[in-house]
Amino acid sequence: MDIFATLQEEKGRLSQSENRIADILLNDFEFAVNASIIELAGKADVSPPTVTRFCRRLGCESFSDFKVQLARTAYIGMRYLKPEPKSQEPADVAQDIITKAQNALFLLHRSLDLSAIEETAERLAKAEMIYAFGSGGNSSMIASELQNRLFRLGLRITSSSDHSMQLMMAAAAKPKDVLIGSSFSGRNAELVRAFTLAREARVPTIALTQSGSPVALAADITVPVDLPEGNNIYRPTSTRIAYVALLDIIASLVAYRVRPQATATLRRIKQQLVVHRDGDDRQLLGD
Amino acid sequence: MDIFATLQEEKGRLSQSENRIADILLNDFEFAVNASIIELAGKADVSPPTVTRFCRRLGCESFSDFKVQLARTAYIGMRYLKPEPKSQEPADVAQDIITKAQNALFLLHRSLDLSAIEETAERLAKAEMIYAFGSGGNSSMIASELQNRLFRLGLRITSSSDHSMQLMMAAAAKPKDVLIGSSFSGRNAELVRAFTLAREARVPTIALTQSGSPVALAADITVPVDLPEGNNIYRPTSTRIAYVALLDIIASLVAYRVRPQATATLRRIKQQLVVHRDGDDRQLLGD
DNA sequence: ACGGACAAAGAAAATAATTTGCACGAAGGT
DNA sequence: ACCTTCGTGCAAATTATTTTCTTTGTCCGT
Repeated sequence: MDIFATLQEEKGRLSQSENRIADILLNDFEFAVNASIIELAGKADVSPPTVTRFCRRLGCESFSDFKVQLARTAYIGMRYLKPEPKSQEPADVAQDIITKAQNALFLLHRSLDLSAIEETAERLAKAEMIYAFGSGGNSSMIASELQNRLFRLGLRITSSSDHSMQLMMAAAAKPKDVLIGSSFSGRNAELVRAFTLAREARVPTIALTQSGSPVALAADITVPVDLPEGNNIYRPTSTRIAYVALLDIIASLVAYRVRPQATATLRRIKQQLVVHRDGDDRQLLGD
Repeated sequence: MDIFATLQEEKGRLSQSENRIADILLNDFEFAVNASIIELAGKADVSPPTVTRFCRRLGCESFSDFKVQLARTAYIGMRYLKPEPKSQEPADVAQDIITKAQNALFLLHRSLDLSAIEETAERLAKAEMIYAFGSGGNSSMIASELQNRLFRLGLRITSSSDHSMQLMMAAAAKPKDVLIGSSFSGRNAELVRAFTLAREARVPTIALTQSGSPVALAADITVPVDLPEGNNIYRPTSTRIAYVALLDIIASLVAYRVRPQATATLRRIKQQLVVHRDGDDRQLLGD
């Protein structure tokens, strides 16, 4: 549990003075991590003991414990408050993207719906056949990634980014299969159509998408991914990184559920690679 | 610049006592971030003033400044020392994957070769046609991601994960084109062949791969990605996340170089999406 | 309206942590 | 052999933090 999460929870119950301290944390974070208790108290117009009490309230041992926790969490969590990169220099652009990506992961972690994920893993592991759908570049990448990750575990899976194919496949799917689809925006009408078709045929449907969106509403199970997109049109896509990580989580959980089968399959894949390439078995499972 | 990097640099010049302090930071980090100067000094068998001096040497104002910096950097940077996830519970698996992903980004950032990246962006922006190659699931994802990111900027690009096609395309490419290929392992012999073929025809080649590997050696420019893979065979792939981030960096830099063209293209793509879908223009550029 | 109970917050005192100034001793150069 | 420089610890001074005690204000019941 990190401090900002705790702060969120306690928010309502804070007193005036404590709220002023909280405001400083949120608005002038850089100051807060570097300040001494006296400086922080001064800025918030409260006395040092009040700051100590505030820290205790947030579950910290002492002020210094609080500062450490703050610095740890915030390095990642608070960066989204920062504006666009300072320049177009490679170093700045790189820093900006890495930071945004780490932040996307941080936000994903905080908002993960673990029970939906577990349910998803369960269904995928037991499915007789999996259809993974996604379109539009980003989600189509997710769909094929899903295939890439799951076929290695010995599961039967195909992916498609083609709307017509998706509809036909949805129509062909059977109740023991699973249809899983991704949509960053949640507004992929064709995917909604495929989901609806599948549900009519009692084929279970899983959506990786924004909660409350049309796609989410059309699916049996939704693994929500609700991240604020940056507003630079040139790279709207640290979200992709969060999706890829989510895929990893799901794939890992599936792997644990089908372990014996998976190990055997992986061994065969590896063997094939070694024979096919240069005999060096240090290489990854799939380049 | 983070503390551990500075520590690395100063390492040789440290005195005995200072080295003992450094050891504690490296080996018992958890203790170090939480300790007071007295506790830390005690454990290192030095006096508190020595610790203060040590902090100054590392570029910090004071001990407390040092602690803040330490806590900030280390939250991400030191996690790779941690072992495998505690259990197969969704929460633990999720935490493990998120942490590994963040760490991969951290390591990527630290090891980025910015000049190679800049050169790559420059070449891509000026290319008359771009061929993006990658195979084996992971790298094929990178290749099609590259296409996904760059066509939006108005660049001419195609991607292929098919070895035979790659060879034919390499043979068809012209000197003003660019061939860019990805290989996580650096041991994709077919990609090496494609690169060699292209170089013979004076087509510039760029590799995203492990430095020093066969693929790297076969390319004109290498953007090195050297990350230690985790050893859990079920998910060897936080590296993918680093590659995706690297792609974002490259794509952003390319975008800045072709800005007017890119803006126009993006506008047309967006318009097409709005018309094609439900008229709601809040959606992303490509789902 | 008054008084008691309680919570919030500050003042002052006590404690603890950190830094500074100084002196000593060892290593290395002249 | 002597001087210089550097690293170090000790003790004092400074500063930061916490504890304790007190005040203030608010809510409730009489």
